[in-house]
Amino acid sequence: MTHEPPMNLPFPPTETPALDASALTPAFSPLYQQIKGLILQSLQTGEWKPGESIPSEIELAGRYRVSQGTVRKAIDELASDHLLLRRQGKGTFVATHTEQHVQYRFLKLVPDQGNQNTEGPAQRTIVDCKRLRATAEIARTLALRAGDSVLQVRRVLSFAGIPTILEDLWLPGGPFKGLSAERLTVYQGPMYGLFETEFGVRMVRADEKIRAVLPDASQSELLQIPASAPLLSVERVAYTYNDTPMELRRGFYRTDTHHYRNALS
Amino acid sequence: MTHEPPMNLPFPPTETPALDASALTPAFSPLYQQIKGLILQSLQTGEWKPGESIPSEIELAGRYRVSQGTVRKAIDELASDHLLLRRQGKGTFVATHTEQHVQYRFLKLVPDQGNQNTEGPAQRTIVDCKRLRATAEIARTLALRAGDSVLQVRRVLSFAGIPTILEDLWLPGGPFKGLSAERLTVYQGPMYGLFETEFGVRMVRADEKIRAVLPDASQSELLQIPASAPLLSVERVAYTYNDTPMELRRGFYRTDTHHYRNALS
DNA sequence: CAGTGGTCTAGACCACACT
DNA sequence: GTGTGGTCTAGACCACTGC
Repeated sequence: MTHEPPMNLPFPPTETPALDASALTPAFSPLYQQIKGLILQSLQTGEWKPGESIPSEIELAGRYRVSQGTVRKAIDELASDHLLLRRQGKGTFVATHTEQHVQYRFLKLVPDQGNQNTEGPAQRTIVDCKRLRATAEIARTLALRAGDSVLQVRRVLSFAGIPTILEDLWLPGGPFKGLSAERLTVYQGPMYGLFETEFGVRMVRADEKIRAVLPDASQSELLQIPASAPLLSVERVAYTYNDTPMELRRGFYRTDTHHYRNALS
Repeated sequence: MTHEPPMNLPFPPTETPALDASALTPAFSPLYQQIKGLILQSLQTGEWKPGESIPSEIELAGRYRVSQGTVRKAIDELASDHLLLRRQGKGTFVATHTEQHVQYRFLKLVPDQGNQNTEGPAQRTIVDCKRLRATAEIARTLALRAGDSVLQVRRVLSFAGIPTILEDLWLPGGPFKGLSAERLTVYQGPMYGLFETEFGVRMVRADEKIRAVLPDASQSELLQIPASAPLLSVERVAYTYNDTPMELRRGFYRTDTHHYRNALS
């Protein structure tokens, strides 16, 4: 909409640190990183919404008063972070969790046979969904204060009729005001898609801690497995822009018919 | 050493597909991809060995008769694949598994407390190391023929005196001729470092399949855990250049004090 | 056809490491 | 200072998409 104020010129005659000239580290920041920051800002503020196209490289170059190549390098990095999606001949788009090809981007459980991600959509059952006060641990993980309102959800995912994943998740009450079991049940597609379209919360990255555990009583019942059958415990913290934690999720995966796939490089 | 034969000129007057003009897809390949392929070749053939520096961008641009920017883009991709390592002011180096900072690059198990990768080096114990004939399954995974010679190794890694990882691994007999329990015991540092320096085999990427399992008798004994204690089963296939499988490794991780860390993006 | 992203070039200059 | 990788620019042209 409005153009940004004029930036620091690229390499002005006298070297001008962008900010805080007295910092311990010179904190030299390449132009394209600054552009990346500006684009990131426009993504955060919702100037460009998930699924929409952003202005063309040439247009952005004009707006930011830099060359197309510099904008290009900024977009390159954002695209490799999966925040943007480039499509030759069409434009650059704000990435979404609701695309066909990358559905369940954060779910790495795949069936032992069959190459499809989860061979067909999962049956989702919301077991529980309630508001409560954050424990100290939940509060710490979600960067809240103990006692703040959080939403707790428990659900089961089944593949081919077999309950395979049990998930407990905790969401900060503020951003997810209005989320209910009803909404979760009605919505089709990945939960992170719902978060984007209904609550404007886009999950950007996540960390997972994986362990082997034995189920407790409720887990073995919901997953219909004996108490001695080991489960994969997957504890995930998902972050939105600015490394803000927005979800704590504890998943319990049956790995008798599926496995967690990870590519190392 | 010797210069490459002259390449296809960039965008020659008449469009010249690199190869196989009758392919279904036009198979247009950008120049920098072709350069990437040539550099990859020099890495495979050992013209530039792990740890050594490769020629400067300007020199490579001259050798391949392209601009520095094109070489740069090729190197960029190889660096992001961790095949090369750029160091400003010094040069570009062939990546290694023996660097301090990325030691145990493929090992994602970290202690629950303490941020260090494995807080200090692990104690390694070779339990077994013998040559045998490949089973059908091993042969398939390693792209061998059933009955071909393979090396089988079993070892235990302990952290702070606690046996934490039990690994069974299978290596093709040919490339690893001369590998013995003795060598494995004597060598300090990551096993993949030994593979590089002693056998010229550089692991480039790997796929892992992770499950929760219960230990068998020998596993619970070696890891000093009860038979009911679940373990993380990590089945890894590691590849060298050209997607050639070079190792099958089955790891069993205790996750009572450690966890498998994975970053999603 | 026009508009978009993708590739390639040539040249200038900056930041870093070594000597 | 010299040589390396890192950034930035300007311009040309290619490849893909859709009107």
